[in-house]
Amino acid sequence: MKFTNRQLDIIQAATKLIGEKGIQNLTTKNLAAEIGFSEAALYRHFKNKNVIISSILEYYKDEIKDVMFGIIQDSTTGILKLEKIIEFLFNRFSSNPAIIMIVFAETSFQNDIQLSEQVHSILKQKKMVFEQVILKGQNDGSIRMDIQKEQLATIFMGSLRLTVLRWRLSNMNFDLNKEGDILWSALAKVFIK
Amino acid sequence: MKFTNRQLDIIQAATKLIGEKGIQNLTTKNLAAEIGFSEAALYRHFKNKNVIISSILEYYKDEIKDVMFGIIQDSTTGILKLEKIIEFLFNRFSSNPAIIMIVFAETSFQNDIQLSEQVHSILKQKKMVFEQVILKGQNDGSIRMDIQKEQLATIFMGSLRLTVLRWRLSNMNFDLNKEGDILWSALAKVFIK
DNA sequence: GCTTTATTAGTTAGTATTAACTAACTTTGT
DNA sequence: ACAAAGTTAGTTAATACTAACTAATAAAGC
Repeated sequence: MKFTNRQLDIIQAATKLIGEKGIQNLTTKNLAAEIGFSEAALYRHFKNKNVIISSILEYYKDEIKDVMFGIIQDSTTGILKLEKIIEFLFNRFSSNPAIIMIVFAETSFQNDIQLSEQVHSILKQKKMVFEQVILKGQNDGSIRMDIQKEQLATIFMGSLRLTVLRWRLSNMNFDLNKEGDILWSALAKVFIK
Repeated sequence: MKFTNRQLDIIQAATKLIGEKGIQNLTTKNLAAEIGFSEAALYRHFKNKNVIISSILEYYKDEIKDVMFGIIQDSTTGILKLEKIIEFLFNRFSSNPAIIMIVFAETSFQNDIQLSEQVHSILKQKKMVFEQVILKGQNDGSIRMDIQKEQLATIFMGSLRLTVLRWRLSNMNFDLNKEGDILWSALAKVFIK
């Protein structure tokens, strides 16, 4: 396994702290308190704080990747895959808002080169997955072909991200799933052949 | 005037610091060093650091607003306005990347309620401007009407923001203006009636 | 089977460093 | 003369991390 049980405890607690008040809330002190042991104990499980953050990113990258690949394996058309992905993501985010902070943490790590690169690589990977889905959709005839897959992926991911950002900034005061439906009905019109 | 000359110096220096290494690089120590005076001198011009950050946000909000309204006043069609706006923004960002960090600073202030609200209000305002431009475009017949202005604004702003984010995470290693052109040619197809 | 030896996972009590900010004093410009 | 703008030299609080130690459990040797 990638992580021990105790490491998973720590990742979970860290997720909660970040979800509550952002990355600045993730201090060794708060994290130890959240788990219920001493600060020093953290260092029995991770070399340092950066490794903790890095592990959080890895953990959720894998988690989301697994579900996405499940959806992609389905034998539906490209456009239906996009619909299912948007549905899954918005549902996941609204049921566990803490994840948003992590999945959208790009700006938080600007001072650390390694973390910043890790975040970039995750974003690139996601973009490639979407591009492949779109390409298949263009081939199966469900998605328009007069716009390149790269641009469609940007449009898809960008509008999705902005919607989630607005939700977060509004303190989650609208129904994200509903907004996701509305967004999708617009995107479907844009994507369809 | 909204700010004294010295306050403008401080805003400029702060912008530079944030642009270089993100918001975590904006410390009173670094800021004072950048300007070339002591830390304590900062407090002759601003009550505290939060007021400095808040002023930076205000400053660039106004700056961008002014140019945007200039573009909107033009008697061109809605779709042409969008094209000019995207051209202006991408040009502005690539010639002064530091501004990106500030304009896209949403995630950085999650721990501070007041700043977080200010950022949200700026985003809302921008969205409204885009919605108005799109609405006019729908009325003048240059923009499709089967998708609501709110969704088109989300698509427009979202894809624009994601492109800029990718550029930043890649350490500006592609031509943003060129990428902006490519994005626009895709968006134009999507928006046009 | 039972003692010795390691390991794991925790503790307490610190460290050095850095952050934002302030009080008291000095210089400068009009 | 005096207000504005600067300085020096600090304060307080927080941060990531470490040293030294311990109880409990597991492994090894005879």
